Amino acid sequence: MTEPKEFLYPEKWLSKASAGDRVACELRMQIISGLIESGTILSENKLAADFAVSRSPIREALKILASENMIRLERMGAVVIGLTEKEIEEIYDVRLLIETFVFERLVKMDTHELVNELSKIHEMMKVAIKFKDADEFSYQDVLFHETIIRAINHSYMLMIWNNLKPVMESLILLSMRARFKEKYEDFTRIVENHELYIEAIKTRDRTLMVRSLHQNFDDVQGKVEDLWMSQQMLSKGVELEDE
Amino acid sequence: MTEPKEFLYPEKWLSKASAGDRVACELRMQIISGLIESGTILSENKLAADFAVSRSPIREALKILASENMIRLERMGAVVIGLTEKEIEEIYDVRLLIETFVFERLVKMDTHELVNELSKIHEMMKVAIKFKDADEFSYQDVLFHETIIRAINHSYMLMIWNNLKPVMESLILLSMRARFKEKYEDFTRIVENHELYIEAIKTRDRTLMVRSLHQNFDDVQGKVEDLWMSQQMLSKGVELEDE
DNA sequence: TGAAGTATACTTGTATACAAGTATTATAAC
DNA sequence: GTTATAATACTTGTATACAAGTATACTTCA
Repeated sequence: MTEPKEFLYPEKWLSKASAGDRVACELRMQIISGLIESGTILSENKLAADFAVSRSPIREALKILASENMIRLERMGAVVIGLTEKEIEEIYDVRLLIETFVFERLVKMDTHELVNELSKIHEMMKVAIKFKDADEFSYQDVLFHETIIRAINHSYMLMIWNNLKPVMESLILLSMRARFKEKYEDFTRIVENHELYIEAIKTRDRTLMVRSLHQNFDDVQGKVEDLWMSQQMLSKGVELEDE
Repeated sequence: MTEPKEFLYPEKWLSKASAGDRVACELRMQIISGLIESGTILSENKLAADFAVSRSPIREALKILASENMIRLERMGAVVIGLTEKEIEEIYDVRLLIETFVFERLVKMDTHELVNELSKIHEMMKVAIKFKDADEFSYQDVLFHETIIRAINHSYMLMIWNNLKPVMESLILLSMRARFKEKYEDFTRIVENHELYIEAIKTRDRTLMVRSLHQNFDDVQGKVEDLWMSQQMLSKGVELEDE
């Protein structure tokens, strides 16, 4: 009846991760995908039983998720916050804020090496699309933006990114998995947009950069829709399994 | 010979804190004040012995400090990063970024209540100065900025703030303690600047806001100097104790 | 003397135990 | 039936134990 648990988070990304990290990643995916509804109260002991680990890694995971605003640690139990449309927009506010700042630094730097790296990632993304590998595509997409941020060597911008990254990653993963199934044609636009971004950095063209960022931002609505879509797909799957 | 340990972090701020939080706060102060030099390798076991607690709260503290960029968790031992002038400037980059964003939201909102709250805090600050209470002044200063950020109800901006806050707090604490001793006259300017900030919010005056933020930013140099001053004061104290 | 391997003393991550505190529920008194 | 009190079943935070891994230092052999 109950098969060995299937995980939402790509297991190959967890090769060297601790049990705590694994739990955090999986819980995050379950929260963002809506599998765990917001408002749910998580208990350390129950989670420990569910994931078949002790309370130590669970505690670690809950601390991580709390710092990402996924849950709220209260006196008794951890309350799931999750992502509403408002929160997703907020995440993109932050991304916009960071990347605008980063671009202003980049225009004062030598970006040859960065552009080269980004081009490589860009190629990788195209391959991932060709082979319909949503997880790989997501990985490269996240890496693309992280690479840009790392380029300016700003430890506190990186700190913000590190806080935002896990949620972004999960969001992108879920969104891309849904799109690969239902809106494959979207990827042409996404790839073009990344091309635009590289071009903006190469030519130090603020206007182009703003346009590309904006276009990316407009994708938010898409992402939100995909998320709901992905949530429905998942809940359908669960229902089918239950039968 | 060795007296009961004296802590840098105000103990009354820790009334309800766990052992892990206490350790994190104290270590943070020691790192930022330069008492623990950057490059130092911290061992869980040694820290546990020093603070007379078990490894559990120490682990918690190290995780917290790592997420704040105070230390870097490596395979063996936690390496202290600390704050150079570069990092302090970076922190202010982030504060500038956040508060500019927040202001843009504020001008579209009803700020009556906020202005009222800020005025209260402002009065508190003046009292703290009058009674030469550096810790209380720092508390109100941090609260001032947190109140502004909270006003726009943006969970991810708040997340960034929460990440930045502990370091800012320590920085301000050390700086203010030094100034109360050596540059008491500075506080006139600081108070005026906060007044300007409130006025900018009340009148929705972008120019004023930028000016006030900038002035605050110019204080950074001062803060850095105070930090080095505070470090010297502390190390002198240690030397004297050692004799 | 130098290189290779082994021992040891550390490290982290996880499990488990326990104390102290807090909701919930059941019971008893009115 | 309602309220007050007590029992219980949870919760968190901390301590401790242990397994597995890694750097350091030491020994042994060439």
